[in-house]
Parts: sequence; structure tokens; C-alpha cells
Amino acid sequence: MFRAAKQNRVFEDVVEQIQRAIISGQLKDGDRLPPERELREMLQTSRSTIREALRVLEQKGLIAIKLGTGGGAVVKDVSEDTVTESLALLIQSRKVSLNHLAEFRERVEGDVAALAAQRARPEDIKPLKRLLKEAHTYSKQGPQAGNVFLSVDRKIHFTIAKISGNPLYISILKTLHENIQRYFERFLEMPDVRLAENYQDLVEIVRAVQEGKADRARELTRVHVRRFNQYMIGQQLELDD
Amino acid sequence: MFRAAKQNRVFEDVVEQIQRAIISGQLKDGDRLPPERELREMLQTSRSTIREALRVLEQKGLIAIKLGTGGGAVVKDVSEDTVTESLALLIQSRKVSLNHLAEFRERVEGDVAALAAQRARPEDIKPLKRLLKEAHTYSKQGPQAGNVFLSVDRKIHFTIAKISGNPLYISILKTLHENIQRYFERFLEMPDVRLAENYQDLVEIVRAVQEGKADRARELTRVHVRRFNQYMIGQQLELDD
DNA sequence: ATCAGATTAATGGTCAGACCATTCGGATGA
DNA sequence: TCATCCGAATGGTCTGACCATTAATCTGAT
Repeated sequence: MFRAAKQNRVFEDVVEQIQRAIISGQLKDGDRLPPERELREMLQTSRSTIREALRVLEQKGLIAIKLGTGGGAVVKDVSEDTVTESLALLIQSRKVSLNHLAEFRERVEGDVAALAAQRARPEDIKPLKRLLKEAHTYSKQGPQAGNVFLSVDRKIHFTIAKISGNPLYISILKTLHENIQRYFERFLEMPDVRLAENYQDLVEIVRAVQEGKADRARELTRVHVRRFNQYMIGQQLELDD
Repeated sequence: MFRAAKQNRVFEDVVEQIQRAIISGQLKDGDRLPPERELREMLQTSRSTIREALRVLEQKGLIAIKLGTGGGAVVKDVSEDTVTESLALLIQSRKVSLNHLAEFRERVEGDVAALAAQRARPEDIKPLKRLLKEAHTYSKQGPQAGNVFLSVDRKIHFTIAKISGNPLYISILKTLHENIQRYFERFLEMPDVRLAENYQDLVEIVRAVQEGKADRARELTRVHVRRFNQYMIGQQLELDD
């Protein structure tokens, strides 16, 4: 109901003040905060206190700090990166299994594709087509291009998420991909991804999005993601032997 | 591909070391870190550097700090609180709207219900029935019980998420609910939630889960959530007048 | 013997001042 | 004209001191 009546720690009060200025729009993306020594005087406190406040604001993703003469604390546009990072932490320490991740991703990507299908405008499709062409090239180059192919694959998924128009989905997807990749890096090389098959999936998904067939886009995407998941989990089991 | 070869800032290295110890499980929930002055010696650095590192770890939600003799930095179980907070920041700075939240929640809750329907065992249903009974009581008490009813409503959703067995869904759901509630608190009182209607929704959702009808559970849940969302967004528009 | 209150020690919070490291722009000189 | 050097601005680190809070311990009166 109530929040603490008073900030016990001075640096929290400093954080509060600066954060308020940023969120309210008084300080905008790119604005520079005064140097630490000036802030010290303005706020009647010590430089270490100021610095602890800056560490917090930095961690919150509200400012970035540069060294040198022209440097200092610069207000950053709030981005989904902090969501991504804290979600990643949650995943790592809760030891959420690969299965949990996979299950969640399958459904999220399906929903994203369905939303995109409902909302895609003609000009949204162009970048998708371009990426498809790229994917096609790599899919012809055989297994050693597996990694490059997968990175294009990811780009396609993100582009679709962008079309969905919901920034939450973009954040979530980013987190999922990052964490799945982290898992995957242990396998070093990804050999026999079924490139041609995957490429065909992508073509059909993009077509469904273009034609506004939401349910079909969802279903195709889920199958596509599920196939990848099964491959991934199979790799993991092999590794456990 | 590669990460920075060296940490420019000493305190980042300190953060890294402690964070690694926590995530790897060497330091567990409730463990106490050495006092700042000891850490200073162990890590061959200054106390201010240690303190800046502690500020970062605190902001990441990895430690909590208590004052006084028995105090110090205590390792916290990682929770979804930091995700919640950073999401709240995104919302406040207008990067994510109530509509975005609502759209996402509708689909997530639908999927959760479908999963739960696939996995519910008979003993999972009991707590749901008990909550339903509670909801029924409050739904009879008229509008002034709206708040209490909604809290039971939330409990039912969480119980269903638990049945789904995927901790990722539980965390995400918690974050969504908390942020939606934060929004809602501005409206002070929630008057005429259509209690009877909502109660009927819940009954049918639980039945679908019990009978293993995944698609039906998903659809019912989505409609249920959507109705709430529309009410919420309506309230918001009124407020804007 | 018991319990309230005072004392003390441990620990985080704040402060002041110094010096180091990095960066940028301007001065210098070939 | 261009490369180099120098110096100022600014963040990063260090030292050492003192304050504030808390829990444990001691003390003394009942």
C-alpha cells in the first residue's frame, strides 16, 4: 500500500531524483548529466554517493557512461535489454530446463507469427523476401553453412516479431534466442541441420504471413520451431552419453 | 562472437566474480558475503570499488543488504522481481502500452490453460475447486467485493500455471499481473466488475482443464482475459477524459 | 534471579581529498 | 599540411576517517 516513508540511503534519493527526471521526460535520450563533481555540489553530497547512484542508474539501463574529456553520463533510451538480462538471469539460476524453454518458445513464436499475419502490410514483406533469398543461398552450401543459415533464420523470426508490432514479444523472443544460443554454444559446431527442409518451412511461413492466414502461420511456425527443438534436445542427449 | 577481453573497470570484475559464484551455486540463497572490509582485502582493491560492485549486484536482485552488527550482504534467491521492475520502466516510459500487455497476456494465459488441460492430474483439480468455491462466495457479495474476487481470480490463474508445470510461464505470468495491477491501482476502486459472468468463466475453464480439453481451455481463457482487458482499457479511457 | 537500560562492537553509509587513466582538442613543429 | 605532443576535462580508484544502525553483552536496580 505505502512505500517507505523516507530513503534511508542518500544515494537512493539521488537515483530517485534522476530517474524521475528521465521518466518524466525532463531529461531525454542523449542528454548529458553534469559531471560527478558538479552533481556533488548540486546535491550537497559526496562524490562516492553520486557514483553509487550512477552505478544503479547504469544497471537500470537509464544512463551510459563514457570516459575522457567529452565523456560523462548520458541518458539512454529505455530499451528492452534490461528485461532481457534479468530474464536471462532468472532462466540461468532457476535452471529452467531446455524443455521448458523449448515449450515456451514454440507457443510464443506461433502467436507472434499469427499476429504478424493479421497485421502485415505489403511493405513489411519485402525485408522478409530478401532474407529468404539469403537463406536460400546458404541452404545450398551444405552443412558447413549451418551456422550462417541459422543466423538468417533468427533474423527472419525477429523480423516477423517486429511486424507483430508488440515490443513485448520482441523482448521475450530476444531473451529466448539468446538463452537457447548460450545452451547451444556448448555443442561447438552444428552439423547436419536439415537445411533444405528448414528453408521450405520459412518460405511457407512467410507466405502465410503475407496472405494474412493467421492460423496457418501459427501452426507452421510451431512445427518449424518444434523440429528445431527436437533436434536440439537430441543433441543434448547425445552429449550426455 | 567474443566478449571484451578485459574488464576496464575493477568493480565490474568484482561483480562478475560474485555473480558467477551465485549462479554456479557456490553461494546459495541466504549465504552471507564477507564484510566490505574483508572483501577489500580478499580482492586487493578499495572499499569504494567493492561498494560500487555491491550496488550493481543489489540492483540485479542477487543480494540484499542489511545494516548493523549482524548485517551485511546476503545472497537472495533470484526472483522475477527484477524482470517486473524493468518491464515497469518500459511501461512508464511509454515503450509498452497497456494494449501490448493485454494482447500478450491474453495469449500467454490461453497457452497456459491449454498446457494445464493436457497435464492436469486428478489431485491438481482439488485446489482449483476450493478456489472456485471461494470465488463463488465473493461473487455473491456484490460490487464492493470486487477487489477480493479479483485476487481469487488471480490465484486461480496462478494455480493453473502451476499445473502447466513450466516455471517460465509462472514467472512471466507473475510479472504481467504485477504490472497490470500497478496500472490499475491508479483507479483506486474497481466498481462493477461483472462478477457473476467472470465466475461462470472460471467454472468453465476449470472444467475444461479437468476434462483435458486443451483447445477449449485455451479459447475460454482467452475470452475471459480479453473481457477483463477491455474493461481495463475502458477505465483507462474514462480516466483520460 | 530478572529484566530494563546502558555500553560496546560489528558493519554498512557517507564524506573529503588525493591521484591515476582515458579521451579529446588545441598547440607545436617538421 | 599533417603528425605529434601536451594539457584539460572527466570518470576510475584508493585511503582513511567518521557517522548510523543493529545486535549482543554487560550492569544495576528491583
